[in-house]
Amino acid sequence: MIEKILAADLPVRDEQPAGRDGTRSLSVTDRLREAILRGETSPGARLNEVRLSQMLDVSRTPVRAALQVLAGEGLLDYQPNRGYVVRQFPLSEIVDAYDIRGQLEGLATRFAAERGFNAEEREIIEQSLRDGDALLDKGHFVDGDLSRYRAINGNFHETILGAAKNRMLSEMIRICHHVPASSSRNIIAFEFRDVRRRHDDHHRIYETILAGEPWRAELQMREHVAGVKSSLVQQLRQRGAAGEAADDE
Amino acid sequence: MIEKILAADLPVRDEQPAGRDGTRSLSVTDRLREAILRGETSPGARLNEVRLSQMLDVSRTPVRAALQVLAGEGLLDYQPNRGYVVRQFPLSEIVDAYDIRGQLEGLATRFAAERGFNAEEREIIEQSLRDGDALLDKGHFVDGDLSRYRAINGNFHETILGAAKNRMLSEMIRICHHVPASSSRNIIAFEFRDVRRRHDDHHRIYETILAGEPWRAELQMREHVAGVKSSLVQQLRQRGAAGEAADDE
DNA sequence: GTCAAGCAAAATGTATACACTTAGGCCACT
DNA sequence: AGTGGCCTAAGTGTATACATTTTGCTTGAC
Repeated sequence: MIEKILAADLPVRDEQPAGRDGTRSLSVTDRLREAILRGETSPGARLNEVRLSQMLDVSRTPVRAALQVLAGEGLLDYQPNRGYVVRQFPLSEIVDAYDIRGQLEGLATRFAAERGFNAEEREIIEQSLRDGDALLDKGHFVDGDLSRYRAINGNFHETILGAAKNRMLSEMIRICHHVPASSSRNIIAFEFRDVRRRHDDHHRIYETILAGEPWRAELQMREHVAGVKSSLVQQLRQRGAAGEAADDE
Repeated sequence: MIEKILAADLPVRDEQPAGRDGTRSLSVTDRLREAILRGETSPGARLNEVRLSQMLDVSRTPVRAALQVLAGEGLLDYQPNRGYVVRQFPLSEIVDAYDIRGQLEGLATRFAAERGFNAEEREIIEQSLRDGDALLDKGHFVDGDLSRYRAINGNFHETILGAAKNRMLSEMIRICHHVPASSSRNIIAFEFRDVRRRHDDHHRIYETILAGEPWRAELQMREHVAGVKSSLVQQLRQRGAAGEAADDE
């Protein structure tokens, strides 16, 4: 239930002492998106504007703005005069999202390889590889290592994506990330040996890029994402998720 | 200038006698999107909410709703407290959009081939092939044929996309279509023999799907889109468009 | 003459009142 | 009893007033 989560937190108004970065609309958007991506909404549930505005202690205006944006991102369905409902993501759609993300990130990798990296990008990637090596050299994970590797993993992928210098590509991959359990930051569902194998993929991809073989790097990245998909599907099946995405937390 | 185009048309309010399908917000959204896609906005121009609302004879509320939606679609850039500006699409980005669209439509074709078509879909596709044949058999185009073929072309691609039964894929391709000159409906820039070659591609792709070879169909579709890209780039170069998309009307 | 600070105008963000549409139940009629 | 239309309540759509932020322009000091 979305009510609980939103009510548990502080109200949006005066959330940041100095009324920091943005507008109430942006705060509300982030809050709602987070709640939806976490699966804290019953799928198909109607989102009542007045209830939401009361929970968040704002007027309907920023709530409506947030809903419109989230509908644009594909997280909500909109019908005129009937409001917004939370979309549901069946397993088949998650699998498809991985296929698409594999194609797109492969393309991004090729573009990045063709353009080459600047010093800063090279540094971030190499740092992510070193950090991952350090984490994995222990041979097992201790508490917090998994979320630490999640950040490392994100740095690697985002840097390559940024080096592709292609805004449309970035936005499309961003859409893929909005499908629950399809984000590259989602590595919760995997075991140590899966993570090690995928980190090794990162090494190989980077080496191929440095070797000046964009086309091979594209294929490697696509295969890398396909591997993630396989592991996730296996995990979801083991959990007995019968067609619905399991909650990863 | 966006002012001229919007002012030239009738106001949104009471546009449809019986207040037909939707809300004012939707009408405004469509109008603005059309204007932007047609290139009737100076790229990078700031869109003033009060001016727009005066031109369209509505309040700021539906205008803001439209701007938020269009920003979500990637047509506008948004900065908090600073408003919305029209994004510009350099030639390189258009080319990239075609690369992406090729990958995506290829994937959609494979999915469609794997699932197979139902009777209705089969009929629409075969009709589009027959219609195209009839139009092209004359050996040349007369006035209006081009826009007629645009509709035929759209039917073919949209039916395959629909048969892929993958909403995320559909939405991503939709984003590609929002890049000016990257839409599959945009066939204005091509000559008769280009259209004939591409219509022949349609025949081949459909035959491959019927032959039960999804993987080959994927490659054919990707190549098909790549061909369109080549023709467009050639056209734009001939027109002397120095890095900007030419106005296709 | 240049730069900085402050002020005023304009533009965006928010709240709220009101209009319109939809949904659901009640009652009458068949 | 079932069905149809009306009627009311709830919810979304729109307009507008007000708050806040930005902008650029003036004015003053250096």
